[in-house]
Amino acid sequence: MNSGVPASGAAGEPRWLDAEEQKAWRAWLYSSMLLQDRLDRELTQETGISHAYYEILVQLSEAPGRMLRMSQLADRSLSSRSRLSHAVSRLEERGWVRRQVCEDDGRGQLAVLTDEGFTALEAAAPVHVEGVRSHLFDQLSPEQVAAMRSIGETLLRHLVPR
Amino acid sequence: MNSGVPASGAAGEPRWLDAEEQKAWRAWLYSSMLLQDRLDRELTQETGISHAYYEILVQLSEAPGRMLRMSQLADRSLSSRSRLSHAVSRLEERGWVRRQVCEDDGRGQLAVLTDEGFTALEAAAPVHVEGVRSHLFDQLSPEQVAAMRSIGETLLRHLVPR
DNA sequence: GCGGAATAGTCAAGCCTTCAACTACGCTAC
DNA sequence: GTAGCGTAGTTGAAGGCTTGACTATTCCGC
Repeated sequence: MNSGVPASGAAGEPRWLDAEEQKAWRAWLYSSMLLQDRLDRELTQETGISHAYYEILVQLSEAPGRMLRMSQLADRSLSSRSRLSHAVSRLEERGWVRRQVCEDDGRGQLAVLTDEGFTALEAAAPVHVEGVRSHLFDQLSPEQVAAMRSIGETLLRHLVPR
Repeated sequence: MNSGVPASGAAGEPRWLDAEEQKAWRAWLYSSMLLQDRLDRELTQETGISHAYYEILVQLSEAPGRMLRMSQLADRSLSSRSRLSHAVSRLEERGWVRRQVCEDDGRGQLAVLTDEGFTALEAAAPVHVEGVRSHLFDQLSPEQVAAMRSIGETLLRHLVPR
């Protein structure tokens, strides 16, 4: 531990960003914020489904039996337990998801995608994919797409626990 | 208009993502969400300043006279007018920002960074820069950093109005 | 079995963001 | 000068998210 790098917030001269690093950081930050915002807005406007809800529905649709434990669903949709619990309640009100007690574990709940939910997802998917294509893939060269993936995977290895 | 590409949400076979594109898209999306979340949490925990507020303070500190029109500040901090107005009110309560009527334009307001605000920013900056360095630059090769910048700038040209 | 620790999920309070008015001022033309 | 329109910024209500507390259940060691 503590091999030269100070613990975050600890003393030691800050390793400031130089001008080039600043530009790289800002370009990355702003572009990812704006892209996420744009995709979320377009999806919400045209389908009534926010990107967060869309992710939940996608994860359920890809799971065996179209159902997942609440905590697994939370992990896969990058959501906290609490946030997911609220979100599923709202999706339940729309009739797109239904809760079901878990056989194996009395503590657990299963979130199950209903047929109505699957239909709603099918309707939203083309809008989502068109957004990703037009605002992301259509803008980048094949080399940039490859680099984007490599950067993303590198960062994920660092950021994802375990 | 309508040169072969359907207007968003319109008919026409969706241009689905293939498996490689899926992986690139997911890697990018998840890594950027997780990184922003991580930086925001660390900054908030260690300094009491969220990343959104930090951005506002940075923009003010870099402006001439450490002041900006509300709408310019909103644009630069990727914030809606309304959101910024609320945020400035809370920063005012902390004594870090102060509102001032604009001489040239009676409709306008200037947000001015106070000395206390500047001091708070100075205290938070090392924490922020250490986060960006350790979670981003330390993880990537120089080639990846260059690619990240090029991708970000390409996307910004597409996403930013004007 | 049984007591304590860990896990799954929910809930309430408070903060943040969005949306849709709304006020106030400036600009232009008549 | 004043009507009409556009711009700058604020406000309040509604809903989403986070935090921390809380319940219920399971796991583990004895």
